[in-house]
Amino acid sequence: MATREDEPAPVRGVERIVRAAIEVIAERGFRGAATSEIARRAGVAEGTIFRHFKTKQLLLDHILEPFVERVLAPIAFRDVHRLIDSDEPEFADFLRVFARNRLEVARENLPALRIFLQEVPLSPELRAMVFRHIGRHIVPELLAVIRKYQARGQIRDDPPETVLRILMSVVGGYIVTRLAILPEYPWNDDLELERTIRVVTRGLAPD
Amino acid sequence: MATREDEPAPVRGVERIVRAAIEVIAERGFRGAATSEIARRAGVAEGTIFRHFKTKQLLLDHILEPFVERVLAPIAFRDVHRLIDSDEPEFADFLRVFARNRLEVARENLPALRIFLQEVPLSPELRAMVFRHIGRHIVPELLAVIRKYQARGQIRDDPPETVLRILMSVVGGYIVTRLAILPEYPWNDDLELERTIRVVTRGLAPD
DNA sequence: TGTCACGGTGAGTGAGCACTCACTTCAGGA
DNA sequence: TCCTGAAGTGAGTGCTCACTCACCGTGACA
Repeated sequence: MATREDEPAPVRGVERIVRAAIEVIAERGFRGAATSEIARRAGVAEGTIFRHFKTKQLLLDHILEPFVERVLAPIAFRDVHRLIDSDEPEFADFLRVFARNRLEVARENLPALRIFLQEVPLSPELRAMVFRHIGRHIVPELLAVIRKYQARGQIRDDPPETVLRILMSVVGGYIVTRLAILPEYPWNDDLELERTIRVVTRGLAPD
Repeated sequence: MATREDEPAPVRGVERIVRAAIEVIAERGFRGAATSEIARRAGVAEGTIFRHFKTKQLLLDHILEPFVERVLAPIAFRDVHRLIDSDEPEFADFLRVFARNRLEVARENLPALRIFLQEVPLSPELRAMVFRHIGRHIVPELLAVIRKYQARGQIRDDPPETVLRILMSVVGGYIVTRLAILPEYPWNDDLELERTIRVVTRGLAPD
């Protein structure tokens, strides 16, 4: 008999509210998401939301803060360090691991990512938070990785910032196309990523 | 004496309202932009807005429709045709003209572009409009251009769709970095674009 | 069994919003 | 000079929304 044992236990209380909020905000935007609608979808009374979160803004913070902490920060602290430490011999290997990892993280956090991208242009605090994480940690770490492969003669001597921009554009472009623009298309991720990696690797190879 | 002769004549009426609306909506998002605030910045009474636009939504449409028509459609009808017809001998030349043109168009329409990107995930009608323009015209035209350079042996035989995705990612990535993420950085557009074009051209070159 | 704390409830409230309408101003034509 | 219609005005209206509060049910513990 098909049991539901391995599914997560029915969610209740705060977690129900947070999940419903992520749903509604992702659909309608933060301003467009009414707390009454969030309550309805969470199956709780509207007052219950405000028992747990003093204001709607704090509910948004509660959604975005762990997103920034768990999704952006790990790039700097867990994954990038792991990638640097793993020290792939070939630049192409590094790129493959990096791209797959980013695609996976984006896929797992898609609704929160949507909300995040909606709010970034509207919220200076959020932008500051991102600059703290990305600007201070991720970017320098990734630049170091690029310099390493440059020192090994696997990447041409363009400025590392330029190289990084191209890498992020291509990986980001794939993720956006894959998850947002054409999610229904029957993608073969391995094949597409290999083709993409080959183009980038050749393009960045020294003469 | 410094006159203001070459500046546009003081804007009034509908145009004032539209400009103020673009400003406020770009800052606060569509829902966050109060018509009272738009009226205040336009220097008109709130009622005046509704004399010209039956609803706030129609004001948004009035901002976005010409954006889609004038900014997206021209890629298909004016610029892409011009690019195809101009028939640059080298793929790198095509890419250069294309990237510069896109950067220019994005720069000139930055506030409207911001609003557009804010609204796309929230509005199915807008997405449909985009698919009509981009999907039916721009994408096929650009694929044809790519096939042309493939036939000339200047681009490797990866699927044109993959090539297009990579091109759009790199050009889009530069535009986003340039205009949204680090607009204050002292960019040397020619230099950055040349480096980028070189990487892409080499990456896509046949063996 | 009485008491207490805690999570939950939902009608109610005030603020802010999109939108209306009765009125004013003014340019142009008869 | 008067009439007309278009453009503009801003106080007013009703609705939606975030947020409050007095109350409820339950389980733990004396």
